[in-house]
Amino acid sequence: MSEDDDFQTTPCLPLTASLNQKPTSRRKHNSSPAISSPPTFTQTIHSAKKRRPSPDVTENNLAILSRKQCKTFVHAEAFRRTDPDLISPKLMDTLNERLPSNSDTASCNFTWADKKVYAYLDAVDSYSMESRLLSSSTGEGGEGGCDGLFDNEVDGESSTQLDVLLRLCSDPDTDNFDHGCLVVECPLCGLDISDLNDESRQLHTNACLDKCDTPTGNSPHGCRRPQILEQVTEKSSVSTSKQVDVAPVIEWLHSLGLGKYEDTFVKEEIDWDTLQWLTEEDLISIGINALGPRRKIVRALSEFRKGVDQSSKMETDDSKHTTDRTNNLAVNRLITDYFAGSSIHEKKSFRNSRGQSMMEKSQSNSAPLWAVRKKRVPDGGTKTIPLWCCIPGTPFRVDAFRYLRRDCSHWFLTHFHADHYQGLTKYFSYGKIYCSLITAKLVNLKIGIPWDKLQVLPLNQKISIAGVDVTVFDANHCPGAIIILFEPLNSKAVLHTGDFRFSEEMANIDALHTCPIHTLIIDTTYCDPQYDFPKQEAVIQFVIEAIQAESFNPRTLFLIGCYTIGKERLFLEVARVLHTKVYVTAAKLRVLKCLGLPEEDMQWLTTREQESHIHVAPLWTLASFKRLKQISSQYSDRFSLIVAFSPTGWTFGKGKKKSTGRRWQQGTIIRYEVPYSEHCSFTELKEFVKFLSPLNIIPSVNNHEQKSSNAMIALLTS
DNA sequence: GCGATCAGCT
DNA sequence: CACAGCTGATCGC
Repeated sequence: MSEDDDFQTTPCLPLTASLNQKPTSRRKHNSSPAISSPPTFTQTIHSAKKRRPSPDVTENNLAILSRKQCKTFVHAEAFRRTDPDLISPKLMDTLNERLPSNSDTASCNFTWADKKVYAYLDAVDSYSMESRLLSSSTGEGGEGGCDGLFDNEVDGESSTQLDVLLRLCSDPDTDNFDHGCLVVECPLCGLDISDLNDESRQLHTNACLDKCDTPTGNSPHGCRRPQILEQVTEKSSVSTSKQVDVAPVIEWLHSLGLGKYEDTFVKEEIDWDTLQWLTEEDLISIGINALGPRRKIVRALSEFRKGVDQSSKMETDDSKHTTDRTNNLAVNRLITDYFAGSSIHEKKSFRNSRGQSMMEKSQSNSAPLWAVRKKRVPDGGTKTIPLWCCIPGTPFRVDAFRYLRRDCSHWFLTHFHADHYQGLTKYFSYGKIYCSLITAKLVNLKIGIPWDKLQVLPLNQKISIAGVDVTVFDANHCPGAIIILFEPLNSKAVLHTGDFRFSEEMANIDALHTCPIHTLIIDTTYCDPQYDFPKQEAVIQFVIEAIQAESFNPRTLFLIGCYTIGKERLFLEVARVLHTKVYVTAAKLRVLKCLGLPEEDMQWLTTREQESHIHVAPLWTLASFKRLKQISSQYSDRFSLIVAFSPTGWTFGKGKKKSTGRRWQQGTIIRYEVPYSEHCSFTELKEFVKFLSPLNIIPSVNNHEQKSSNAMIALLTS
């Protein structure tokens, strides 16, 4: 039996079964990865990899196909291949030029999703889509060794075909074309799933996969449209409709005895999402001027926010809930139960063993039902939000995913370090996450946050978010780290540094000279005069010289510590200066590829460990001699000496000798502690505060009590 | 068994 | 101690 035959005989399961049951023996027989419920996107891709949309459709006859066939091919092909989930800036630029883009430049999520399709296509083949797109747009050959393959593999027509493809996909005169956005169709049933988010698309595709039967004559993909799919489609059409769903809001309004404002809410298209962040000013602006009803609504919203802290079990009925939208409706109905006078369902409060209430009943608007029902939702609602996570004069939170609440829909993430994104999971449904492109890529790659929840903030460009001017600058911390300047309407500018290290470039930022800072929220990690460590350059030089000095033994393995991201500069400089490749694991390379490092840096990396005697390793593995001894024993046949470098500012702590590095040795293991820091030294902190002269300072680290906060502020301003 | 949270550790 | 992030215990589903 061929793979396709095998696939086609996959038994029809109800969608709920595919979501909630253990893998079927058929899937196991397919040698797909074991699929627990629900299947992941990767699993979907693995399954979809086995089929093409139509035996007649190939890359070489795209030009003669209808637009729909063409797009179906593209999307199916994207699913069929392994997910790289990445798109290079250069390809992005080309696509931006050549594909119709969303007119709102601040909101690239929809076009991103579609452009990712091309990135998928690009990923596997060495004669890449990227090289073809680039070559067809610039008139040059593809890059980096692709040319030959490209020329050999595809004749001169190929770029023309891609032009045709792009034109077909962006033809505004055809159905499904929506404001310049590409249409995403299910590769199996051809249904337009553009408006569904990634998870819903995945669910939809899985439903199709589960339902695929023996090809039936007319069906272009050999996929019989099953009954359950009709249900999904029907429900989906509700969610994909351009009309705003105000029904739950109206229901809620009536429960407050304020039904007479129904028309106003309908006219203003206030759906459940909007309701949650409605302010009193908003109510006035939409004409609810009378004090009584206004206060009633404000009170009810406030009760609702408190209600989020309480917990209650969600009633579920698997058979009735198959899509986001149905999930949404179910959840929405229950949300109204929080309000006085509308209780239908019994509220059950429960606490976990640590005495924390569980927000089991999520108000998720986008998490699939299984996520809402099965996953524990972080209990952000009960914790007090620290001062340094809130931006005065704005409705924004920064690095506050530990304190998730429905009263906020704008969540900024300064950089991708665990202590800043803690609490963020792929089921995040509290609005938008604002961050740099690098951070967005990492959040998508490592946590699985879909692109439609991520808003990329361009560096050095002022943009308006919820009426607040926001500008972000490079923080000189880890790659993708930003400092954020908020300029609210009250003119009291707030600068949030996230984690940062003051640099010359930062001192040259115009906006920081021209905009008086009212409140400075500052990274006070090393806010103590004892931390007066050297510049990074000096430490890098020290490490290079140490490696040279220890290299007399050719059987020496050098280990350089790093975080998931961070400290890259150290090992890249070592490689560059010593003209030696450094070894990184494949996983580490995937992360490094998100960082947009220049090719001259990337060329020093290798994933073949035998190619290098300088290895990059997680910092924690170098923290103790015990660990290092384990590593040493693994390499005993190749290396007789291990020299490890632990780069951290803590090296410079109390009572420690002030130098660019300290050397420790136990037998054949040498460990250097070097004060390579990506945070400001105390001196730099003071310089930065002097440079900005802010009216208020809010320390963001070691600020657990007023006393320590005051002490730090005194140190910084003295 | 999976995923999330937390304490403890480096 | 922190940094940043791992391990292992525990919990709910």
